[in-house]
Formats: sequence, C-alpha cells, structure tokens
Amino acid sequence: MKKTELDIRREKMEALREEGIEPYPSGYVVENTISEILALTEEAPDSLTDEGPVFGVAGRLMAINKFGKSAFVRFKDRTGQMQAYIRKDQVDEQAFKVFKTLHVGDFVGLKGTIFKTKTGEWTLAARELTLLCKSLRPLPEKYNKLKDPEKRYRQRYLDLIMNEETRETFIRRSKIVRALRSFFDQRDFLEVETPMMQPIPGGAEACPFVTHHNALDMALYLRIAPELYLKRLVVGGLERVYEINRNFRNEGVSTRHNPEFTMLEFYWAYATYHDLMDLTEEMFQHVAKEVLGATTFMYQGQEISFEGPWKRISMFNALQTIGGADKEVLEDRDKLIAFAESKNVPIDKKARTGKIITKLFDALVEPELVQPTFIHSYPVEVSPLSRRSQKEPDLTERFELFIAGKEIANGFSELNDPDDQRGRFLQQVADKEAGDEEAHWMDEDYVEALEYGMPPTAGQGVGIDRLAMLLTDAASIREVILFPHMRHAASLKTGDEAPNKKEG
RNA sequence: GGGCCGUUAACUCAGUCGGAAGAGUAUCUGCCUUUUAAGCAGAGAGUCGCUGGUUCGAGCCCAGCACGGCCCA
Repeated sequence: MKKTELDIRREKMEALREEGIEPYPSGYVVENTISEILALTEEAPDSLTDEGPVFGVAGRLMAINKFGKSAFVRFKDRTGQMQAYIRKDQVDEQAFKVFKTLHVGDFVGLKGTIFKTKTGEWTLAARELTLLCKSLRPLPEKYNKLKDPEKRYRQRYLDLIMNEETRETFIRRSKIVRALRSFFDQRDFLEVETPMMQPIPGGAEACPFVTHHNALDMALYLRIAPELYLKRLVVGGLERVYEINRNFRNEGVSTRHNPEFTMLEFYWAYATYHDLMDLTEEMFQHVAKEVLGATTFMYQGQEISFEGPWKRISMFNALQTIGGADKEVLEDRDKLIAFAESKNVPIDKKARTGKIITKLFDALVEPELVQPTFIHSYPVEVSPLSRRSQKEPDLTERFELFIAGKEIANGFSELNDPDDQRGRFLQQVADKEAGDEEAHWMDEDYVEALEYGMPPTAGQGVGIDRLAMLLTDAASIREVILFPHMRHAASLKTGDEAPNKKEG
C-alpha cells in the first residue's frame, strides 16, 4: 500500500497520542486575539518586552519555516494573522515533541511575549505550545491558494481558510442584513417569520418545489414568496412587518439564480408605492453607508451611485426612450409582435399583451439600467397582486428597481379590494390552464382575509443576494451564497443511484 | 435546453507533430536556533474525469456521458 499524506499525518498523530499528547483536546482558554496584540504593537510598542506581558492566543497554522530546533510559524484566528517563534530552549519537552510534528493546518494554542525580529516583524515568542487539533489533510497551496470554483463552492471551508476575499465577502453580507434590520427596527417595523412550507404557494410567478407531509398525508410547497402571509398579518393589525428569509423556486441555476435565495419583504400600512420608492432610496443609502462607508462604489468596473434622487420612469416611457419602441407600437398588438420579432426577442404570440410588453422590457431596457432606476406602472396582467392605477386601470401602482442591469426590488401599492383580487386569481387560473406553469393559484383563504379588510398598504421585496452581489462586486450569485446549489459531485454518482433520480 | 471552454500529483499549472507522464508548492529523510513563498542534499507521490472507438502506439485524435465555468434562452 502506498502511503498517502493522510496516512503519514495519521501516523504522526497516533505517535503523539502514544507519547501522552492528546491530538484532539477539549477546549482552550484563549486570552487574546491576534488583532488585539497587533493593535498593541501599533499603540504601545514600548510596553512589549521580553519580561512581559505574556499573551495567550489560539489559531490555525498557515505557514511553517522550520530550522531543526526552532521555527517561525504563521497562524491565524478570526481577527487576523501573525507570526510566532518557537525554539527548543524556550518550551518544555512535551511542547518540543509537538513542535517536531507540526503541519500547516494544525490548530495550536500559544503563550508568550512579543518581540520584534531582525527583519522588523512583531512576533510572539512562544513559552508554551499546545496542540489543539491535528489536521490530517494538507491545505491548498499557500501561494496560489484555492482557485478551482467547483472546489471553492463544494468545500467552502477551504475557500474561507485560503482566500481572505471570500471571508470578507461573507462578513460584508452579514453586515448588509444587519443594516437592513436596524433600518426597519428604527422605523417601528416588526420582524416576523411566516411559513416556508405552504399548502398553496403564492405571492410570485414561479414554479415551486413540492414535498409531502407524511402524518397529515398532504402536499406542501416550499414557499416562492412570503407575501400572502405577510399581508394576512397586516389584516391582523400588524401595520408594519418585515421578514428576511429564504424563498425557493424550481427553475434553472445561473450566475443570477440559485434555487434557494434570500428575500427581504416588508409591508407598510397607509403607505403607497411612492412612499416605497422614497423609503428604498433611504434604505439603500443607509446600508451602503453602514457597510461601505460610502454611497458610491464600483461594480464590475462601473461606478454605481446610490445618491438620490433616483430616476423614476414608467415602463411605457422606458420602452420608448430606452427600448426604441414607437408609441403606436405599444398601442397595437400586431405591431408589438412585429417589433419583438424585428428585435429578435422571443415571445409567445398567444400571451396577453401585458406579458409581451414585459418581455420586451426585460430584453431591451433592463440591461441598460445601470444607475438605480425605478420603472413603474406595470401592466395589470403581470401584476396580479397590485392595486390598479386610478387613471389607467390597465396599469398598476407597481415598480421594480434596477441597478447594474439587474432587478433588485419589486414593490407596489397592494390590492386590497377582495373582489378585484378574486377576479385576478381567476384570470391567473385561466392562464395556468392555458399552459402558464408559473401563473398563480387561487387562494380563497387569502381572499377571505381581504374580505375582513386590509388597510391601504404598500409592500416590497428586495433580493438580498443581488444586493450583496452589488456591494461585494461579485459577478456571480454563487460568490455571495456560502453553499450554492450544485449537482451531485461526479464522484458521488458512480455506483450509487440518487434516491429520486429520473430514469433516463 | 443551446453554444464555447475546462477536467493531468494534495494545491497551482506545463505537457511540442500521436512515440518512456513533468515543474513549483506541499509531503517524507538528513542538516540547520531570527525566517518572510527560508536554504542545502536526497526521496516518495498519477484510474491524465468516465466509457468506448481510431491507431503498431492515445494525456494528445473521434464519439458518448459526468462534473464545472462563461455566454445565450
């Protein structure tokens, strides 16, 4: 049998155990963080002497320069990275046994004073060295790091260990969510949690995942949106609510889509979609300031500014000024279809006019919207939950927000007329029967809630992954999701059928 | 779903015209008590993604499949 690196390290680990050194001890009292010590070297270097003070830190070894009876090791904790110097005549016999078997990747506890090396680096002079966890597998190479995207996503822990940018991305994502919570908390919104498993999936046009409840013997759907439940809460008198949580949509994966993704949705009684647009500008500026310390930043080589006021254009207007469609084209269905064909925009000729207009918008206008832009007044056919415009009943009091060519948010004055809502659902059911798999289901229970009365309300959804992409300059959604969805690893498939695999 | 590209040692990558599988890092052995991708001497390490085909001979050419990346739908 050939010895792998795993075998060799395991042997060394077992040899330590025979020497009475536990390679996987329980706990460790960590007295200091690396950033704390490095801050002291900046602020009070004169206080650091060979006599003291003594610091105690713990971390993972990232590099070892060994000289036989001494070594420089680089190690890191959650706060940073620093160097330690270990020499035989400064530590006890047990520690020297550990020292001789150290590998990059091991966790150690170190106690000692701080000194400056000949080359000027502040370094911990170890008086105690404790093995805290033996690493059996080699880490990726120190200079080239881990690059293979597949490995980075499947084994995100390696990516986090090796690539500081990855770590920073996810720390920043966490700050974004925290900033959003503080924004809504400050405005007296209540954070709530609504069902992720729903008997009728609603609130968006999307194909759901299905599952089955055994004890109740009923189908349940992973939610595609929390919308209809949040509005029931507004009916219930919770006038300002928000939820930040996962939605699930059974569609393809791409650099912009993951089957599960995070949405912020909030509902605000007595407000309109105009209020939402104002609030959204404030919200995004607040988040950018909290997270980046600025409202202007670079995204994929383009400068994006959150400074207001943002452009607000109606969809029809945008199609004319940006999409290059004449007014008469938008008013005549046949001309519209001809226009779509002339622009090579694939459309379903049987679809209702509002759907075709939206397709044209997606293809011709959306990619052009780099700076934050609200597009408002969506056709009623594609907005089954939005209030109708009083002036033009074929349009709705709805907008979407686009930044860097991506849809980031979707908001509207909510439809609270129960009879209109029932009619819209019936139209959706007809669309579904006509083959539109993403059309809404009838939700009588929701209509009943509206019959009790929902105050005039405005509500909005914000794609948190896409916002995180913007603020971390990520080109792919996989860079801002810790464990993005992947197919079965090729190695897992051989000789082992997936449980629900379709016969092909 | 379609197009293009990729898959070679633990990691990052070479591999020419089809003719004996390579480098650096990591690992192992020896030396080495202030290094900065430490150094010196030596060693081990491969299902070249998988299956089949063409060929005297395939990492390389062809086909199918798997996984991944980018673009399009």
